[in-house]
Amino acid sequence: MVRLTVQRQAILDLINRSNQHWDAEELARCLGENGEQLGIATVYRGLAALENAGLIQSIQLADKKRYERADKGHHDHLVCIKCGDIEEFCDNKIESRQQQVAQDRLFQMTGHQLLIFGVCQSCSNDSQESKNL
Amino acid sequence: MVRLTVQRQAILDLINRSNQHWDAEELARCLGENGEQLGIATVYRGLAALENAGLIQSIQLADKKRYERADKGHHDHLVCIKCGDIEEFCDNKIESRQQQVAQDRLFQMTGHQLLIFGVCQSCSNDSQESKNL
DNA sequence: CGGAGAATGATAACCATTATCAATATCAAC
DNA sequence: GTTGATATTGATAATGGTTATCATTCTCCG
Repeated sequence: MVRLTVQRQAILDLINRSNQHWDAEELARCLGENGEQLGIATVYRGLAALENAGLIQSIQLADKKRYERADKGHHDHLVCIKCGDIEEFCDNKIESRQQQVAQDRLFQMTGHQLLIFGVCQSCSNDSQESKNL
Repeated sequence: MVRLTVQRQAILDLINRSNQHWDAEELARCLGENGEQLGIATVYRGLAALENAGLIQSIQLADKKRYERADKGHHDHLVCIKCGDIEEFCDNKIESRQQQVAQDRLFQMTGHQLLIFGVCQSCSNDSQESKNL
């Protein structure tokens, strides 16, 4: 049996109150600054438990896992390779296509992750400026 | 200037001769068994250099990076959550849709990675059998 | 040949995450 | 409320993939 303890509630609240993609470290730090100091292991376990329960969701980046609210439903991500910023987008057409592919292969799809890498608008502007110096 | 040394050639050859998705460890072991013993750091650096040069390509899984031939061009992957097996598939429709999305967002797309998680046919059959015991 | 730049290999370091374990909290049944 | 079974916590050690360090070796151009 899984318990929704005060520690886990604190994690869940913080994530639900924001639109960020948190990693465990950031979350622990932010909670600490708000008087909710948790052991880092507790944060990791809490995140895993909450994700398992479907209360939060995550994306697996190259270096670390990042967690976000689940109440926005599934979506995909644009990851800026310069600043690391993460934008979100939904596209039903991509999704239905994925399911089609999986079905055709007799593959029982349980989930998916689409990351699009590139340079975000803001970073793109920055490098534009530096060229004009 | 980047050099294509004998060590890197050995890595490249092995990858090009196979259709596997190698991790660094596996590659080093296999090379060792074939009389081409490389330091593990050399393998990592070689893989990075080869990928950089576009001679091989990689996918980033949760735990580790896996490398494969580049001459098949870009494609996406079905990852079995039971046995870890990786199947490949191409779908131009998904691809063009991704580019559309990136363009709409003024996001300069440089690449993408689509992983579809699920249970492969073979694992699916296995669990079917165990039910009938 | 000589020398600059690149690569190698052994190994230490790094860093996100998980395992361990004793202490504590929670909940259900009495 | 007490008890007991089970789950969680937190400090910390351990894990595992990957990168950094650095002395040595290789490669290639002049």
